[in-house]
Amino acid sequence: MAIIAPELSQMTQHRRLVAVEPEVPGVDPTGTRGKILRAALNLFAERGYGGASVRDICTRADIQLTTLYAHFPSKEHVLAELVRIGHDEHQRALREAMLQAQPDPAQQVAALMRAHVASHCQYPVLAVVANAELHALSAAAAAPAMELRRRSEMLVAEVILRGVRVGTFQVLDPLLALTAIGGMGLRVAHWYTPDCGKTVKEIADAYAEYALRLLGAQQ
Amino acid sequence: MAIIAPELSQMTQHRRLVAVEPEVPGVDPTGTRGKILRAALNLFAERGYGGASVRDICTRADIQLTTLYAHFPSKEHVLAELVRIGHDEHQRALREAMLQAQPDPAQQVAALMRAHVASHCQYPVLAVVANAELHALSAAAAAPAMELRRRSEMLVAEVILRGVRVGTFQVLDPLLALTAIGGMGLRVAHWYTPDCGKTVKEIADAYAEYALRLLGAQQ
DNA sequence: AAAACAAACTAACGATCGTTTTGACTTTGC
DNA sequence: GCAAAGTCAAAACGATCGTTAGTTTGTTTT
Repeated sequence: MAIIAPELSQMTQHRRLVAVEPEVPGVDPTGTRGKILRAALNLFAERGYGGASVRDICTRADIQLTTLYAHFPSKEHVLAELVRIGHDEHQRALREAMLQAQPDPAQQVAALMRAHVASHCQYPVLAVVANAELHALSAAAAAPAMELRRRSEMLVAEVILRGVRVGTFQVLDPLLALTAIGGMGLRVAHWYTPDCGKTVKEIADAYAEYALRLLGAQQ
Repeated sequence: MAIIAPELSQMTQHRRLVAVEPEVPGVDPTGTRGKILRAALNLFAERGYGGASVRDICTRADIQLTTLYAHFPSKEHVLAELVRIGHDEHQRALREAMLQAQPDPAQQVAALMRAHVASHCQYPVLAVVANAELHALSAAAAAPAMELRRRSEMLVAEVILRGVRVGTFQVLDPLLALTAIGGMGLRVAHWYTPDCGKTVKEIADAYAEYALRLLGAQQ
């Protein structure tokens, strides 16, 4: 019991996620816009959207209050941009994985799962905020991200359904299996750190194996 | 593509969780304390801790501002109580499952997974708030819940490790498998509703099967 | 050198935040 | 029948909220 405690603690004992640099893909971190997005991402992850004030964001970004409003029309737009970037990056990773995968459902599921996990390992803070703070956006502001999410789900669903149809997968309820596969990958962002003792490849490969086992893939 | 869209949408297209009655186990919902906890649970789920004001909670609970402070010393204590109840209920469900399970690691994992899923289906709003709003508590206020979480993880970890030791499970990294199993169950709270077309038993049984497959259990 | 422009500054707006005070009214248990 | 506890009502506390107006600074264009 005492043997497993330290490793378990490091991986799962934290209130939201472990301290990681809040990187935002496709944004220059030295520019004012990048500084705002990074500071906001950090604070939204730490305190939630409602718990982080615009002044807090500007203090951490080392800019003045009005400078933020020169780049974003409102606080909500800052979160909306982060959510959009997060879902964009995730969708891009999935599509790229599909393009490079062999046309075998098992290999496609493995490639999708590896991309899913790797994306959550590379941008864990962004993934957590994009998922956990989505509710703070109005329906209109959240719509683009919701649409991206829908497309991502359909992408994976189609692969799974095809695998079931051609006999590669043996699973009673394919869509229920999809929820399980999606859920397990999402959670990685909450405990992964670069120094967690495992490489991204190790985690991604393991999770890909889990997904195939879960689907009852023939070995 | 169009065939799977409606079912997928109902299960996964929402910003946080679907509309469900915010039930709180072990609390009289007609009493003032119960009304406060239910109203707070509902609003924390909808808007987050920082986005729900004490006045909002009192309005929804149909009480005066002063009455809330007669029952709780602060807003943080209301969340802390919800978080504690949520983790308590979850831990209780896991322990009860272990007590009734046969001493076979595979049957124990299946029982734990069924309890894990059933708990998240019975109190989805509570589960979401207890997990997603934990970061809003101070370290001291979150400590009891963190301790409960640690014990729950160790409970499952021990069963998995014993199963690997005796050859019931075939998995390279048992603790990594634990994160996957835990994560997939957590996510159920975000999409389950009583009228989602599946019974709790169906979902719990399916997820238990997924967990055993993931662990490479011998059939 | 002058004009034009965007970015960052100081200061403040009204609204709302969590919490407290004071006091009267109603219900409950001994 | 009466103290105790619970609830309502209204107001207010200082602090902080998201946002804006107006001014200064620095750079580019003419």
